Amino acid sequence: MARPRSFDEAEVLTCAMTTFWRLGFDATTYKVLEGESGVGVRSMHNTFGEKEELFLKALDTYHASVAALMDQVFDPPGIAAIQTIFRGATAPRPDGDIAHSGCLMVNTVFELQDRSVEIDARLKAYEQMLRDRFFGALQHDGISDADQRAEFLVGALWGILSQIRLAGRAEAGAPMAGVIVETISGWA
Amino acid sequence: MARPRSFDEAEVLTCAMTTFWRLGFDATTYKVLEGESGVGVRSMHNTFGEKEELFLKALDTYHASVAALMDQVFDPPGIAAIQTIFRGATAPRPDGDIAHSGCLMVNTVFELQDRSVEIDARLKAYEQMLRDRFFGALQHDGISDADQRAEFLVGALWGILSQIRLAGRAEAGAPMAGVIVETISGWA
DNA sequence: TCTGTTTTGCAACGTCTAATGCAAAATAAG
DNA sequence: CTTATTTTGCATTAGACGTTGCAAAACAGA
Repeated sequence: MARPRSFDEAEVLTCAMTTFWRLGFDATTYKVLEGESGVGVRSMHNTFGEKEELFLKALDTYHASVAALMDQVFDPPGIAAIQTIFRGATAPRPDGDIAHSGCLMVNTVFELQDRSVEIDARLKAYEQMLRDRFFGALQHDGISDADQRAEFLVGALWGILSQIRLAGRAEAGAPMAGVIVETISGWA
Repeated sequence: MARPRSFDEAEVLTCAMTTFWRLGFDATTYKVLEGESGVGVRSMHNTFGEKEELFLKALDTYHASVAALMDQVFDPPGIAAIQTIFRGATAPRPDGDIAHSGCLMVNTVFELQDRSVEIDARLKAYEQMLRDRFFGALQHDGISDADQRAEFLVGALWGILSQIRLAGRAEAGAPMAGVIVETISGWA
């Protein structure tokens, strides 16, 4: 018995996520966000709280979506799944594809390090999630030094995402991904 | 026959560089810079121009200092020199060491992508400088696929620096560096 | 139609920042 | 000492941002 909302909450949250992803936290002002989603500043505050809360929700959305993707790729777990991840991250994409912006979490590491414990916790949780997937896959195939190599793969993925971010193209990480795929094959 | 400067220009520039390195561009306000160097805002403007010009000079200083270090390490060039780079970047450091902040250039990629062509040019030039060193060393030792592998090494180094930045400790990149050193040995 | 509740748009506030104008201060040459 | 020149400190300006108060708008039920 009240005025209904004029927008879909999940949809706007996804829009905010991709905008943070492309532009970063500071450059994503409410004015920009209003232009992207069509939702006014006042309504966003009502719905999501202040800007940092909205950002945390965007991080959670990102984490969940990547984890869901990983669930598919790592079924079954194994080095082939790992290679799929690296090939997929550097596959050519159409212009304007969000994948050309790298990874929201990696971007955030550099922009908002030490800003708040909530953000830091999410960054480390995300890194841990990746490490766990790689570790499980390596162990599943009986690869030795699985823990150190899982750590290596996380770092390698982050390096690729850095190259992508600098070049603005997902293919910029392809040479490195190629060596990674080859190196992994040598472990079997 | 005029009032002399009360500070050393090169010294203040180095101070600005390390501050940008630790805190990033935006967080390094003139107030912070005044606290770090003891030089007033007005004098900085007189000496270095506006903030972005100061930042460009800081990037140049960084590039030059890293290049000088590389000159030493890559004499003679070879895979041993490459391994020295990776081991050095992840060697334990005392608390507060600037190396725990990763790499100024990598940090800048994430914070100031697409802000100005001057910045972009310096980022790409730095990446190119690294690639050239690695490529030369690989070729010197007769390693095959030197171009692709040099690209890989640049990306790997950036990944390590990302891990360092997230953890705030240089040793956080050690596991990955270990695998890299081992992998390089397999190329010979 | 009337009423109660939530959303929405507008405007304003307070804060922070880079940048600048201006006058006092500091120096070295004459 | 005087003077010309540069540096320095202070205060101010202009602009951007997140946030909030307030009143009008939009709806669902009685």
